[in-house]
Amino acid sequence: MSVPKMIKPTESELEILQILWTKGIATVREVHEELGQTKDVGYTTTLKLMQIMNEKGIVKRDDSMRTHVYQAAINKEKTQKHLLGKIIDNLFGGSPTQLVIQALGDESHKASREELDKIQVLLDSLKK
Amino acid sequence: MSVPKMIKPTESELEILQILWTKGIATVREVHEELGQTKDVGYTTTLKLMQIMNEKGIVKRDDSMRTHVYQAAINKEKTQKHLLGKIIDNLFGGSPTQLVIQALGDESHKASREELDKIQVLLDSLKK
DNA sequence: TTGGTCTTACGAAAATAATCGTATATTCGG
DNA sequence: CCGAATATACGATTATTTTCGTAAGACCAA
Repeated sequence: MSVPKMIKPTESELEILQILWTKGIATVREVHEELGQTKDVGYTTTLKLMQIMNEKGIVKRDDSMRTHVYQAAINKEKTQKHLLGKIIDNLFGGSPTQLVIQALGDESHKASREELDKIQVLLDSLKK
Repeated sequence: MSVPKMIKPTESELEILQILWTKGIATVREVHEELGQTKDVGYTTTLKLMQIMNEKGIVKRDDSMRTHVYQAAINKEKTQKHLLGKIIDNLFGGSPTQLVIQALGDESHKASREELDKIQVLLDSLKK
């Protein structure tokens, strides 16, 4: 459940991974209906995507049943970290601090007091 | 110098923007040599990309000279914020806190004491 | 002036992503 | 058993991104 060599999920693949990370396991139908809440594509499109992801090793599937059951094959945190590293290099000139500042200042994604405390704890440990 | 409608620079375009944001203005040659330090593509590839970016309105150019001079046409901070918002939704389920935690914990992009202090200041102001 | 060098313009191929139509198989209610 | 509903497989198309070859004009040094 690690991140293979140079796995770079596409945007659509990421949407699907998101769902699988949350649900744990899911059928194409379930993923597709979940996706349907924010976008509008045909069922076979979702199916095809998940088949491709399976070939790439991004997801695993149990096809012992007629209706196949999928789950993520790459680790959520590692994937986040990996892609975030790219963003930091690509968009913030290598400075995670700039990214953090922008993220914390984002008006449309406010952090709760509780979350701020969580960050504080992490910050304290980094300061030592 | 704002972010037009729904401008979504591609990865290659982002690399170029990065350079233009740093240099302020630059010729294709300059951008290309800078790029050459991390990737290896032909000169006309860089040229073409910048021409396309010009058509899209991502960069502006002064073509009064034989050698055209380019500059970014979209704002750095706004672009960062915009794309970051997408990442937060796409990769972190809408939680900027998760993103911040991952970013701060990234071993390959360590934040300096100074930067940590900067974040602390921001954090304090958010807590109020 | 002339040839080598640099520049832009342009078209189009190559690579990657996303979409869907159609065929075929399985399941299930009646 | 039959037909509707639901699944997967698969090929093909479309869209987007990245790449580069070639041509033509401008510049410059000898």
